[in-house]
Amino acid sequence: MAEKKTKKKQSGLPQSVRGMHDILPAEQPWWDKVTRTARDLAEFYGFGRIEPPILERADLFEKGTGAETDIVQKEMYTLRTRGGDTLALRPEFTPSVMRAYVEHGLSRLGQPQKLYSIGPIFRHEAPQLGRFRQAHQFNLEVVGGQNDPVYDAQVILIFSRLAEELRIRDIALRLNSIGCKVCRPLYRKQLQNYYKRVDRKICSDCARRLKGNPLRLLDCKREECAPYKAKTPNILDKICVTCSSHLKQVLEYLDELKISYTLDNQLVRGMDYYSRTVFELAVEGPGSELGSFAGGGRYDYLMEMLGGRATPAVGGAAGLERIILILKAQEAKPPIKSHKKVFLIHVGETAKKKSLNVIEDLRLEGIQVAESLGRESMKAQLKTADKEGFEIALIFGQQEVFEKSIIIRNLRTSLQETVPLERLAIEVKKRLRS
RNA sequence: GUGCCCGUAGCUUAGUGGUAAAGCUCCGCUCUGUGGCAGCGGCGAGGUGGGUUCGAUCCCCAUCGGGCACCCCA
Repeated sequence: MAEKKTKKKQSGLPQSVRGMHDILPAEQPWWDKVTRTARDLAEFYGFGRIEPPILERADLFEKGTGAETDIVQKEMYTLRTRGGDTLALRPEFTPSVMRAYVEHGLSRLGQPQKLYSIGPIFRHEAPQLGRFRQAHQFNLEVVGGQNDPVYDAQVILIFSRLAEELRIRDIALRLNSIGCKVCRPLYRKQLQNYYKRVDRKICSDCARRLKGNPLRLLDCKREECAPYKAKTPNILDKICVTCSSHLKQVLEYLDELKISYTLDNQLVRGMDYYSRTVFELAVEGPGSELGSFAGGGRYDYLMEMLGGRATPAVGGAAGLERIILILKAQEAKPPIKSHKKVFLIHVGETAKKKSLNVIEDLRLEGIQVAESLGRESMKAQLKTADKEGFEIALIFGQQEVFEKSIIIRNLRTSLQETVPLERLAIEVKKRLRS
């Protein structure tokens, strides 16, 4: 009875918070692989790493991401400080990077500034596979300089190379232009006029958005709206010459890079700040249920929305969890964990004590050594070494302590040899090389 | 935030209104100076809280967590 109570108490331990996940050691090889690939790519293309704080003033996102967006309206974690400021856990990187760009005078450095980040973001959503309340993003920003379409292409290039280098198959790139402040208002008007004729028949969400954010109607997936959506005026026919030639150049650069794409004139994204290029990357087949794993676009007006001077910018973000889920869905082999090669086995208390410094000596020689010091039986230690796939075991017992020697045993061939302790590092290195 | 489905050891699963079984894993022993195999043994569970009942893991409710759809997005 009493025993049962204890058990109950233990199983009553707190669970992790909804939508938040532990990334366990077994998962780390995937994370290492993905983040390393992302980092190497970004560095190669001349991006410098910037890690803004997770916590920002909430109004940064209200102004930047957009007070009208779902992300800010219903998904942002906000909190009030003791001093009365309202802060938010970042729901995305872009506004933070823009803020940092101004705050630290990066506009006075060579332009454009190419910046990348890797870290967590937070959105209060209904969790599902591939949708978390804490997720990690690989983020790219090209800020400043001219609004050169070559950077739109380069950002897209990096995300698609990321997918390729990770051996993700069946990648689908969709892109669109949503115009600039000259042509977009005209298109919005046309869209509103078009929908006004049928607004009784569209869904309530669409009816509501028709006034404030009509472009979002293109994003509606409801059946009742589908017939009207299909006949919607094509934005690509309506954008101005400057915008269409900008898009055309982006496409030419992508062609040059042999990156295939689909123009999707109904692609619209959730943030308010986009202008011209918008894009999304997803996969087809296994993993497609996760939706897009990367997306982004151009946001030449964002800096002004934040209260700064007009500064062109283009960027995007890839979801690390989604990429890993896609890799698993496509049955990629888990990345091999590069493990240590040498396992030290002690026999007896004296040897255990002395082995501490044997390990230290090897560490100073750059040899990674594992052990199971908490285990006493030699058998158990050997078993562990074997199970974990070590090639070389070092056996250190009474006799060896006395002789100042150590046994080097090859666990594959079961051949072993006793060497003087002072020659250990040299002998191990010799064996590791072959 | 809404609707629906789900919740038994670390994992995969079984079974039952009378408090639960197995495989794998893990730990140990056979074997206190030599691993892989084998044999034996051990740890370990019905998310949580209530209700109904003589009695609940099973039925009901709530809550937490997961999943699907919507919405949105990475």
